[in-house]
Amino acid sequence: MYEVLRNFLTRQIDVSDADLDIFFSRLKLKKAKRNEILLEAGSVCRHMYFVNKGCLRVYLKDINGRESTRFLIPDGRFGTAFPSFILQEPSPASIQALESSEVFYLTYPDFRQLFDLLPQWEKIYLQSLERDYIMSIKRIESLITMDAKERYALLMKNEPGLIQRLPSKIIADYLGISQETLSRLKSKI
Amino acid sequence: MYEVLRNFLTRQIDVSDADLDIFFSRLKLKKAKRNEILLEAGSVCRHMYFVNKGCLRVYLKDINGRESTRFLIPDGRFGTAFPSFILQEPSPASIQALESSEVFYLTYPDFRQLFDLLPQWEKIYLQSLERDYIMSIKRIESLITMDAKERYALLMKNEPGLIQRLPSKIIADYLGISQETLSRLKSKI
DNA sequence: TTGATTTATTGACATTTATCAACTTTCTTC
DNA sequence: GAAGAAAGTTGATAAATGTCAATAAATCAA
Repeated sequence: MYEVLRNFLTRQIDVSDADLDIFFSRLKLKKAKRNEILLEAGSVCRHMYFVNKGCLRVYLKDINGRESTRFLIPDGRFGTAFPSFILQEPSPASIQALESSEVFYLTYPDFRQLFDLLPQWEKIYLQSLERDYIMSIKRIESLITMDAKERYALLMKNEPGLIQRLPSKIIADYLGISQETLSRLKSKI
Repeated sequence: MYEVLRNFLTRQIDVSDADLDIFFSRLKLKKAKRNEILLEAGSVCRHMYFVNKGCLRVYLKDINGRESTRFLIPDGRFGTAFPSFILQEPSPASIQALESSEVFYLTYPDFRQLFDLLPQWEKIYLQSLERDYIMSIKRIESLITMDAKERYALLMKNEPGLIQRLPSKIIADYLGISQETLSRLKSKI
């Protein structure tokens, strides 16, 4: 049941099975249907998710109803509406399941408690954070230095699976371009 | 001498003076002239900086010589070419002093050693990382949801001091727009 | 200070991307 | 499998932004 997660956790840090069990015992399981909302914009994000199957997205909706995708969280990764979760303040972003998904989640109190319960947790979290931060830096760089076509080519290189799996509308949101522009540049490659 | 840094460190975490001294003893001081390069693109970033006075920028240069600013590090903050420093691999980005600056720095080995020497260091680093990551998420959101004018207004709101202090060429790079566009939208506000 | 260099502004024009609308295709749900 | 809904495509046009060039202003170094 925890295979994907176990792999994720032990890939970089040495954790005993006993410690893993402490961690697993704190997790709750949620099955989300396609398009189901896990976090409504405006409320405080109380969960950190690990996507076991499926895919989540963290997205923003502007006054005109236009959506943009802040992050995609495919299976095998942790994710949450990070600023809201860490600061425990209302989130401008929502979280939605893009596919029928199976996610484990940790409540905020459990997340904090794990630092005391599990000596390795700090390291696991730290490395995960470093990795996510590095990814966000690269995304910023792509946004300030590349045009739409280059950004799409980069995403195709880094996440070819996602592009196939997800509606291109979502991919466009993620790239920060319109659906029409994406459609056009796909036909030109 | 360490006042700015001491404030930064003790603002959120409780650290004893003895512990602070351990930390300070690892720091080296560097005075950099305006425009001096602290890290050349292509080499591995060996230092994490704390800017005591002045301002650094982490920037990229493309094949046509066009520059874009990945990050600005004003006085009172930590910063480095993060992916390169953490992974100890060559950096696509350079680091430059934008003003005559005074920076403390930590070498990579010392940075790693601090985790063992100073029990509080992990927490300090973790919180600093969370803050930086949150800032980068907000920057991504601004890049995918806002136009140039809105991004400039946001920067003006968040970092009014920087806009006054730094050449608008750099501000434009940071916003991901051309110098001319920035000049035009400034005259329209 | 002065001349030289860098930076900022402005105009004309090109390019990229967005927007709106019509239409087609694909997916969902019963 | 059919009807309806959602997503994708394509065209026409508009808006935002980039590029290049000329000039003005500011800054720097001697």
